[in-house]
Amino acid sequence: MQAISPTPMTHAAIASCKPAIAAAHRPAGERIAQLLALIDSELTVVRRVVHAGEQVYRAGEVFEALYVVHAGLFKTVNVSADGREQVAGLHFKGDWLGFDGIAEGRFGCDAIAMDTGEVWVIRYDELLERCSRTPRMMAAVHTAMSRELARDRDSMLALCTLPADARVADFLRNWADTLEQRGLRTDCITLRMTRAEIGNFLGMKLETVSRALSRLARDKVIGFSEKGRRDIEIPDVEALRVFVERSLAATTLH
Amino acid sequence: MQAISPTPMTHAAIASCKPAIAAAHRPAGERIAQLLALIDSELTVVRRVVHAGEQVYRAGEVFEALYVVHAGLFKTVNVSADGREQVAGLHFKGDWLGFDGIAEGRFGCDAIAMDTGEVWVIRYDELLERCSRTPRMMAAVHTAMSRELARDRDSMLALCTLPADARVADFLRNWADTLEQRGLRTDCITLRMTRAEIGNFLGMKLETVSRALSRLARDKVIGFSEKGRRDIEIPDVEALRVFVERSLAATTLH
DNA sequence: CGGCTGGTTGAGGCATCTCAAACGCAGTGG
DNA sequence: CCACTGCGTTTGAGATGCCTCAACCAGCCG
Repeated sequence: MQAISPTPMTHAAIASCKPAIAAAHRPAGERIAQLLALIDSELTVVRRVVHAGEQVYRAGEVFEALYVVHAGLFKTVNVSADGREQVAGLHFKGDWLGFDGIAEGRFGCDAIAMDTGEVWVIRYDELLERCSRTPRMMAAVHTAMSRELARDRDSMLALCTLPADARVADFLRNWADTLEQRGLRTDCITLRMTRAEIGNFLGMKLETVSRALSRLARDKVIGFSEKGRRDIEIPDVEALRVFVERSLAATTLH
Repeated sequence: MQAISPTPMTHAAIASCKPAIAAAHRPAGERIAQLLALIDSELTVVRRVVHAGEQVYRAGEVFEALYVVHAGLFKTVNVSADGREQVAGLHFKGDWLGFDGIAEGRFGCDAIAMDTGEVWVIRYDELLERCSRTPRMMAAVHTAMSRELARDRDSMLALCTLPADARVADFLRNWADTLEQRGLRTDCITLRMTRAEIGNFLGMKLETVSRALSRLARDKVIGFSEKGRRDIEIPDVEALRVFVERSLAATTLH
């Protein structure tokens, strides 16, 4: 590992605060429930059911509203001017969609349902007006944007510093964490994504994803459900973290 | 290129709106000037000079203030619990620092000056209070966060879809664009980063960065100043974009 | 059944990493 | 002034991890 910061402080000590932070906001399920309740009470929300494959909004569309996921799973897909496209983020219940449209007045991504779900449509002008009257509302919006920023950075970190197998393991761990925060089962998760989509999200090819999953299964870190390879059993989420650390240690001890 | 979205719409047509968007907010220099003026008039800012290598804040510190870059160049460094670290973003005049601390109440990154510069310290509680009274202020904050989100996603896209040479070219193009938006010269830029830092930011090793720069220079897309290899001449920014497209086309036509 | 989509696995190729050597430059101290 | 050192950079040669190409399988649906 090459030191980047000019002051090579005890980064390990500082970094160790991150899990502590995560532990601090343990009742994330409550946070989401309160967010939805707050929105429901303060704003005129339009509920919109979206079926698998349908778009909530498209890149280039004029930005007028934000969306909060109330049910289902959504992906945002970023497209460059020259046609490259990438799954930029995955969004579960309680997550917001469309923040990236604020700056330019147009959405920068497509938002697509991966499953039949429901979003709450929140007019941005009304949200702004309400934010200025209700501090809790403004805090909620800032917090959501801030969290998304932090998530994106952690994704970048994983992309840049983890080998393929570990990246897949980290991806599954994050998914399980997300489910756990929402009070859902984490021992058997169903990825509503093809290998190609996962690979696109993680910056690798579908075959590499497939191989990584096979290796994780061979090492008993995950298991495959008998009902198709889309369902993945995670007997121990912690084992995924250990796997990531091990694959780092393997290369570190040159 | 593998299609990700279930509806294989004419993405090229949609994507082509992105440059149009970029052109729309052309007077970015004015935007920054107005932002600084707005902050100066509405908030009690504390000016803080930071020298090269010094930290504005550190990961794990309690979040109490945001910072706006008034002069100099800053990087934010993200550190994982297991010690991996990555340059997560570069911040020029007019950019905000510290948004990622809002959600958890603690900063998630180190913010480090790459050069002697100045940040304006803005207490977050005061900012919130002012945002609720001044719509323009709230809009400015939202816009800044939104823009950072979009930038991060474009970084992820480059990381995942561009080969090393193109990634370096894209990096230089972004840097030049940033300078241009601020009304600065783009034909000769000084990277205040080592090859190792650039590589860390772009997800590659320092040797790969060095080779990529050498190849760009050999192809006359960039040039090296006679005063050290840190200064890079960019006679034509557009040539960098073309280089990126060409390296994509090369692999696409298998 | 036959076609289609998604998944797995193998073999070989290539881009990037690793390791190593050498250079330029700045600072330091004799 | 000149060694000497340390850091950043460049370049080469070899190793390797991931990609490419290809074959095959399983489930699904008309």
